[in-house]
Amino acid sequence: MYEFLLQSLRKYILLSPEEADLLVSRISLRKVKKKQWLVTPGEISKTDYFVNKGCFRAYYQDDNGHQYITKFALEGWWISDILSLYTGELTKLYVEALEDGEVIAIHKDNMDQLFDEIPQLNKYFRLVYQKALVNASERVLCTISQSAYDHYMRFLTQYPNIEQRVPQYMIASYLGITPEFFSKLKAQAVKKIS
Amino acid sequence: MYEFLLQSLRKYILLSPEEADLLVSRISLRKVKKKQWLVTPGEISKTDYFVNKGCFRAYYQDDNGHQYITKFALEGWWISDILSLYTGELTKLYVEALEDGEVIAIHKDNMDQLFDEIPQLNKYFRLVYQKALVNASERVLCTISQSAYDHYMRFLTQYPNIEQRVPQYMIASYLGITPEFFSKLKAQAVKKIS
DNA sequence: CGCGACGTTGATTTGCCTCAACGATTGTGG
DNA sequence: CCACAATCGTTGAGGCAAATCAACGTCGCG
Repeated sequence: MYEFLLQSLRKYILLSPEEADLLVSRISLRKVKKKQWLVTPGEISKTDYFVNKGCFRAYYQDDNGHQYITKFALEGWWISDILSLYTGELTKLYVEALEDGEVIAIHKDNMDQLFDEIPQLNKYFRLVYQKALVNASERVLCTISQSAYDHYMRFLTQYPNIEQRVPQYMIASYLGITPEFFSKLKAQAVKKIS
Repeated sequence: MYEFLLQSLRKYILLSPEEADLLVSRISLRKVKKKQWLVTPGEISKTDYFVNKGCFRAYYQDDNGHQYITKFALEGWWISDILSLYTGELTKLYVEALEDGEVIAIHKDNMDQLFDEIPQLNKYFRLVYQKALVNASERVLCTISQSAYDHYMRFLTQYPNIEQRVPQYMIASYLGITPEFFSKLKAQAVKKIS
C-alpha cells in the first residue's frame, strides 16, 4: 500500500524495517475523487501529500475569478501549500484532483516527530526541496527570458506525457497565457513545421 | 570570522562546540572585489557560498547578450548554481559581486562529509531550501498573475533596502522587464500618488 | 575636462489579452 | 437512444501592456 512512497524514500536514504514501520504508523492513505479539493483557501495547511495515484493541480484564484496554476503533481510528487505549512499563515491556494486518485497524507505534527525519530528524513526532504527549487528557478528564468512558445517547450520536458491527462486550458494557465492565445501558438507551430 | 554563519545555523539547529569546530575546519573565507565572478558559465559548480558581507547577483546571459537576473543575495543568503551543484551539469549562470565583499565557501565534497558528520545540517538546509522554494513559488505566481507594477511592489518587500545598493536596470532585469519600461512605471507611480 | 555608465522620454511595433462567436465532443437525464 | 447542456478548443477583430530603437540629460570618475 505504501510501497511506492517507501521506494521513493529509498532512492535517497536507507530505512531500517523498524523505521519503515514507524513511518507507516504515522501516515494515512486517502482516496480522492476527481474535482475534490485537498486544500482550499482560508485554512491553515497542516498536511503534506504524496501522490500515490492520479494527477493534481495547485492554483490560485484572484478576486476577478481568474485562476493561475502554480504546479501540477503526478505520481511520486509531493504537493501541499508549503507556504502555509511552513509559516502557519492562511492558505491562498486550492489543491484539486484532476482524476480519481489517492494520496498519502502526513500531518505536520507527525512529520515533526518523524524528523526527530528518523533524522535521515531531513536528508530526504532536503533533496526533495532542492530538486523542487531547481525546477522553480528554471521556471522563473524561462518566464522572464523566453517567449511563451519556448516556455511551452520547456514545460513539455518537465512534465512529459501530461498533455494527455490535463485539458489544454490548464496548461495555458500554468504557462501564464490565455487558452485562446495558447491555441494560436500551437496553430502557428504546426505551420512552421510544414 | 565565521560568527555570522554560525548564528544563521543556530537559528534552526543546535550545534555543539565540537561540531562548530569541525564545520569551521571544512570551510574557508574568500574576499571578492566588485565585478568579480564566483561562478561563470561552462564550469561544473563545486562550491556553495554564504554571503558574509556584500551583495551578489546570479544571472543568465542568452545568445543575444541579454542578461536575466534570477536572484540577488545579501548578507546571510546562500548563493550558487544549485542546478550544477546538484546534477553535475555545466553551469549556465554567472554569479557576480555587486560590491566588494566576502563569502564563506564550502566545497561540495566537504559539504557531503559534513552532512554525515553533523546530521542536523540536513535539517538546516532542508529549512533553507524550503524557504527559498516558498520565495520562488511566490515569484512565479506574481510573474504570471500580476502586472509588472504589482510584481515590483512585491519585490520591494522581499528585498528591503536593496534599491540603494543595486542599479535600477538590474531590478528591471530581475522583474523581467526592460529598464526603459521600468523607468516609465516609476514615473506613473509618482503621478498616481500626487 | 571628457568619457562611460546610468536613467529618462518619445515614437513605433509586437506579443499577448479581451470579448465574442462558433464547432466538436462528452455526459446526462428523459 | 436521442435531445440537450456543459465543457473544451478554435478563430477573428480590436485593444493594451510592454518591447524596441533612438535620442538626450546627468552624474561620477579616471
